[in-house]
Amino acid sequence: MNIGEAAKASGISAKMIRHYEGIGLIEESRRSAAGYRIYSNNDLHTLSFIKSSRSLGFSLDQIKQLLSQWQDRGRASSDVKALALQHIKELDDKITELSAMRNLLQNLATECHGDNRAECPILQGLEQQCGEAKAKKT
Amino acid sequence: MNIGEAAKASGISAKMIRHYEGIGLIEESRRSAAGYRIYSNNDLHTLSFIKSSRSLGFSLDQIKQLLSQWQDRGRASSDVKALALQHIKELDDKITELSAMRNLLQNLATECHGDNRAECPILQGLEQQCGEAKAKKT
DNA sequence: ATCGACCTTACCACAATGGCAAGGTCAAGG
DNA sequence: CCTTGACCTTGCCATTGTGGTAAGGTCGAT
Repeated sequence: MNIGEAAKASGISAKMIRHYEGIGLIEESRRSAAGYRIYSNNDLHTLSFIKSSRSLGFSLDQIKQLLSQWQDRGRASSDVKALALQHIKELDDKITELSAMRNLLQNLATECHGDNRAECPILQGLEQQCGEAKAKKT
Repeated sequence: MNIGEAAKASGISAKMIRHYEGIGLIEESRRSAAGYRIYSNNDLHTLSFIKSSRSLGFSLDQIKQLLSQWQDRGRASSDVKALALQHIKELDDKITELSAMRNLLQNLATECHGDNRAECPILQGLEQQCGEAKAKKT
């Protein structure tokens, strides 16, 4: 199949498929006489794997590792698990960070009347380096 | 004060201060005879405001709006609040997305023995388009 | 022959930050 | 007076993952 069909079937844009090839995430595909890329069902399988991995938030670099583990029949599942656990930690850290932001901002927003007056606890909070204040209230 | 001192005092790198000036987030600073940037306490105040805003996750574009509202004595606090609420929603959406990823991945990781054997539920999960449980992008 | 839908490569852009290089400046100490 | 080191200047490149656009080739159907 052509790249457009592969894109539709895998959910990865044609643009990105070319890009993944360019950075060596996937192998160069076969080409037709005219130079069109041709994809097999096996290639599609790989693209779907990448798509799944991306939707779990793995970076392309991590996916490179996952792919090689996936294709290595002799791999130890402990290696895969280590990669997954590391990514879970990255996700947790990010969630913690965003939650802290959210809570601080929510506190400020709750105090803000949100009316026509100029007085605004949100701006005051930003002014007073609220970023350093820990979210311990309420 | 010079840019280095302003950087230390505000917690924003000199590099970024120049960048913020370049994109028009802050005004061009005064210069010494030799061309060195010179910052006043007032400039520092602005930089700290930006620093706080960044640490709450506002984009530079949003900060541009916050800054103009901050400097507008006649602003209505409702405008500021709207911006804050919008950002809270962005944060919530992101947190939801990341949590979904985390939970899916955690489930796979829990099933994985993580030993020397090749059998690996994580890779199997990725292979079976586990990504279908929608984790949407931003 | 021509049109539209597809493909190709090769650039540019984003957001926010870091890094490096080549050069100017300034203050202190010889 | 000159050197040294710490600072400043501009400018360009890299990152991450994705989208866009342009100029051109190809293919199938009319």
